[in-house]
Amino acid sequence: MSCHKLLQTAMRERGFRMTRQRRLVLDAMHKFRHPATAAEILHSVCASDPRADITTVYRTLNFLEGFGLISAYGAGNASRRFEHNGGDGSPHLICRQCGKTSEIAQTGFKNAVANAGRTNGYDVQLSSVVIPGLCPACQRKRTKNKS
Amino acid sequence: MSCHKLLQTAMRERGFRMTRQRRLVLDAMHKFRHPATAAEILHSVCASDPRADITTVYRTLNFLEGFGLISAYGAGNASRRFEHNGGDGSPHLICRQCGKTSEIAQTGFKNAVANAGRTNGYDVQLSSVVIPGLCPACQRKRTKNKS
DNA sequence: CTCCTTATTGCAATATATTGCAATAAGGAG
DNA sequence: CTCCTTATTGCAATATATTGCAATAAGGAG
Repeated sequence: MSCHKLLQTAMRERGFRMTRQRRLVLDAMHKFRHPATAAEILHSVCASDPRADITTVYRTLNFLEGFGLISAYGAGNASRRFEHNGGDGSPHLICRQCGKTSEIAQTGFKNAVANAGRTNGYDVQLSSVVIPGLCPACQRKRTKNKS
Repeated sequence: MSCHKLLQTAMRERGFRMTRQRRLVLDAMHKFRHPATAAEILHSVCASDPRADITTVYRTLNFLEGFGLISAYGAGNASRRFEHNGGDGSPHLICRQCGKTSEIAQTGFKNAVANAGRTNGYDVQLSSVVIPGLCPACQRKRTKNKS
């Protein structure tokens, strides 16, 4: 893949190495349309390399995040989720209980975020905006447990 | 404490109970000026009740967050931190570089968040909304470093 | 290609956080 | 106050994420 070659060059220039595992994690992330958990990514990587290890997945994800290639979302109880950058750049809602994410498509919301950032002088990346909440399913569970 | 009594009433109305442990956790959080980790809060609670358990601290913190009394900040690799709400329940901008926070006062933004949540069926706690970005100072630093 | 340096991996140990479930206790009813 | 329902607790087990370190392999030098 040409994109891997370009990336490899960029990494080398900074003293990093493009390894088989990093390629596999990147490939796996391209397959997911929604932010994925480390476990999901591991599962996908295992299809190509059964020896893949969760430790390496976590380290690779943290590395790629620092390198600016992916974004990480954390919310409450849910596991962290990772998403490949460069897509639509839409903000998301994330359930702090089960980790389910939903894209926020409303232009009004995007404008409000941009405006809030501008007003306070902050440079905000819309794609990294994650609003924590409780998804419909988890709201029902909570109500049920209470009764 | 009168504030505990008021809170107790509010909880009862929703079918929850004001317990010794919840009181202790709330008291502990009032002592911290900066967001505290669960371990720090446990340590503080243990001063009053050596039998306190980290499980209960976590559950209480999550409960209080859902109740809107405290906010939880998940910051990348670091442990989550919890902070007592000033009562306003405003969303914040947070600098991903230096951690500086700024309150988002605009009603338009709050409405947009509420609307995005409602449209997707999510129950969103406005006080736990944190928008990551780069504060003005860090934007200047970044420009300087780049050259 | 072979040799060499050292970034990266994979395992095991550890840290951080949540869940299942029996025991406890909050608080309403009498 | 006593009785009763059930929310909450505390323990143990489990899930999620990171760290230490020896083994491996990326990739530059010859």
